[in-house]
Amino acid sequence: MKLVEISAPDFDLAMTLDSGQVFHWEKAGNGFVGTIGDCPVYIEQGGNALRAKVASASSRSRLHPGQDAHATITSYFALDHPLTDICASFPNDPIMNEARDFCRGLRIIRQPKWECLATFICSSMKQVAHIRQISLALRRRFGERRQIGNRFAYTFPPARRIARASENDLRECALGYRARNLLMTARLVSSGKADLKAWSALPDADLREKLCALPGVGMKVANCVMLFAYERRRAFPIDVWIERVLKQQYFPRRKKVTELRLREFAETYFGEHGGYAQQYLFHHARRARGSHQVVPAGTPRLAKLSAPVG
DNA sequence: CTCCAGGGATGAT
DNA sequence: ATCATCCATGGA
Repeated sequence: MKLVEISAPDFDLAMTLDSGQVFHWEKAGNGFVGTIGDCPVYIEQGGNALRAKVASASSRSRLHPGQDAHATITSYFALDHPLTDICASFPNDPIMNEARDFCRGLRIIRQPKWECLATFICSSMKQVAHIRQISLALRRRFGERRQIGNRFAYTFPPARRIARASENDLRECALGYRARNLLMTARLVSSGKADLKAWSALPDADLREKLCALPGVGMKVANCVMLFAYERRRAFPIDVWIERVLKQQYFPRRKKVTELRLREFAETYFGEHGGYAQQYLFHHARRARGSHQVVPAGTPRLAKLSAPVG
């Protein structure tokens, strides 16, 4: 297998793929197999270099001219993002500094819009591990199998394919009550009543309003789609993890902090790359040592003051 | 077994 | 405007 080599300083492939923004990449050998759009991809990292193979989108079509493997990888993994500047824009406080250090090399990738929207509609009240399972089930049932090296990857089914499935078909992919929402939104997108591409031109507030009008899309999912698929780096999704972090770290010993209050704080406090800050806080909360421990309500964790155990 | 998860929609205060 | 409840499913 011929691999294209791509320089990728300040990038951590494994951490980026594990950070809960994309759910279909699977370990394969020294790297990962997945899809970028309809192209099957193998990619591995060694130091500051990526080695990748990007096959054509289908067996009978070639890559779009000018969109070679290098450009595809660079765009998808956002290797052009000025990560140093972005991290420097984060607020200077103990938990943010800890997250920034822990998540060095984590980038917010550019996902296809429909794929991102559909996946996050399926994400509500689901653990990351199960979202991966749902994503795989949808791909295997409604997507198309592509070969990459000696392995296979499945494309994410287009909206028109989901739209002509039955709710029961979708439920068989372990979607539960989310099946109806995904089906209804797929129909809106497929029919053109919801034009995801055209919405790129809208300002943040209007884009958020359009997304929230879709079945199964509320403030949190809308912000995920804005951040991961529309390059809106201020979008700040607040899920149960981030809600805990915000309340414990920034509103210690306050009995009730309203959702609106949290959103207003997040918008103003984390700055122009708030979405990145949010992703770093999220990944740090989920993966850093000890961060999974349950902290009693009203007991703020004082970062770096507790003695390390062991 | 219980508890919880990258929530959203709906209806009652 | 805030609050309560329900919605399916499976990992931990």
